[in-house]
Amino acid sequence: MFQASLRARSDHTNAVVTATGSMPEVAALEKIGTRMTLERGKALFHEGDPADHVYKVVNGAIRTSRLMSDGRRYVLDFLFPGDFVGINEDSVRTMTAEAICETVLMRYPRRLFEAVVEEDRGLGRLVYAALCDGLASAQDRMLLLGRKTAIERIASFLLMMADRRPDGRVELPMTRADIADYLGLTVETVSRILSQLKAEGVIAMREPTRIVLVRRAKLESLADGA
Amino acid sequence: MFQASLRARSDHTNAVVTATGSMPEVAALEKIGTRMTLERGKALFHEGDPADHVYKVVNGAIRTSRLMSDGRRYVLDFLFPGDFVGINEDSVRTMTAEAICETVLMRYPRRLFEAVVEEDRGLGRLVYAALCDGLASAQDRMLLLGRKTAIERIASFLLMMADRRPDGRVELPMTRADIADYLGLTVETVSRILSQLKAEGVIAMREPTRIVLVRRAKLESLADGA
DNA sequence: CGCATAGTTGAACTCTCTCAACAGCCGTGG
DNA sequence: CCACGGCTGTTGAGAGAGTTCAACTATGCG
Repeated sequence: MFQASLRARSDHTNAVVTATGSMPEVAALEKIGTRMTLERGKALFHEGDPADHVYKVVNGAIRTSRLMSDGRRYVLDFLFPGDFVGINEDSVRTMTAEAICETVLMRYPRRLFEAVVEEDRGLGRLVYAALCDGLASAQDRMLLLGRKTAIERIASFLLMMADRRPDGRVELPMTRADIADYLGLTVETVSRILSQLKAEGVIAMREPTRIVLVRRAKLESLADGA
Repeated sequence: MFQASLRARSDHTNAVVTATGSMPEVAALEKIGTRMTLERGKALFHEGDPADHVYKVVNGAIRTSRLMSDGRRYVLDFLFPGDFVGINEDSVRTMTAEAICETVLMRYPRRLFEAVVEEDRGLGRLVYAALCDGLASAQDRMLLLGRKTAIERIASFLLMMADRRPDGRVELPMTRADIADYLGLTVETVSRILSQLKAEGVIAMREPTRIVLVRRAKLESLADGA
């Protein structure tokens, strides 16, 4: 009955959404959940597996992806603390979920999770909002993939990642290959364009995983095509 | 609270979903709906408009799209009879919806629509399933846009369109430009590849809008990369 | 009949990919 | 402690898929 990994954030419904961790409705959830840890690179589940659990990222980061028969990969999403994984999957997984770094998750049996959601209006709305949010960001990405140039994609990506962390600093726990597969580019192009942005002084990058948005306005205009 | 146009089909929940038109829960909806007609090319709403109605396509076809500041367009979806339009929009439209041919719609005030959905479990599930379905197809399209070649995209598109009509015949009410903007290609490429498929005997095409899938199996292997 | 719009086809160009080499980092083990 | 191999990231050069520009055809509508 479900299909994607979800993210509950502030845009829809209201502020309640972001505060998941401390909301009363979560109590009902926590009762049925168990904590688990996943090492970097380990899979939470694979395409084709039975979808009998729902997860929430507590710490770390998850990457969801799909594989084509010839090995081409597409990264559907990166999930960070607070995001749900595996909600909205049908009975069978349509994607693979792997930890891109040491990751802590809460794991809920799907039946129970759905029962709780069914009972609890507030949680139901939360899940619904997460679903809407997922759809909205999927649409943003379709525009990105369908019509944006490589520079525009990278700029958009950096801004998206920056939105999750308030200051200008961006942590990129994923590899260049992950970024490439997320943006529909190749590793080389990602690397080249990051270097170019660095050379132009738009971003700073001492280590490959740590980026600082130096000229955010410039990035924003680049993201939109300028 | 909403963001996209939705489509309720059979995959999720159950067969009930496809039979929308004849379901009991729809009675409640029809009470609050009014019928309307839209000429070819006319807009149902524009990006930025207040989102105070939800629509259902009765007849014809709707195209939803987004525009970038420099005029690049991306077509989010084509909506056909039975599909909902404008569900899951926030208070402001994030996309433009236009009729690609003479189109009949049912129009429901959003407040009332949401109230009915809130009341009616069955309808709620229907909307929820539609949302899941929209997300699933958005994910398919991200893979398509991110990793498929032009031929693979066209083949996938033709198969998608064919799935809506049982026989091998495909009606394409949209222009080549619409298809191009939907698949992240240019008009010329779409045209060229359709010609190529025709020359190879994979499809037949007497008029640009009518296509017959002659060798469906071939198309299917093309769609996946073979 | 003539103009506007949609579709097709050709040729040149370009952005991104592919292939290849190299650099940097890290953990393992001698 | 350093050498080594493996993995990730960077950079260069050449190739190619799809775009851009342009001309032409077909279709429909006044």
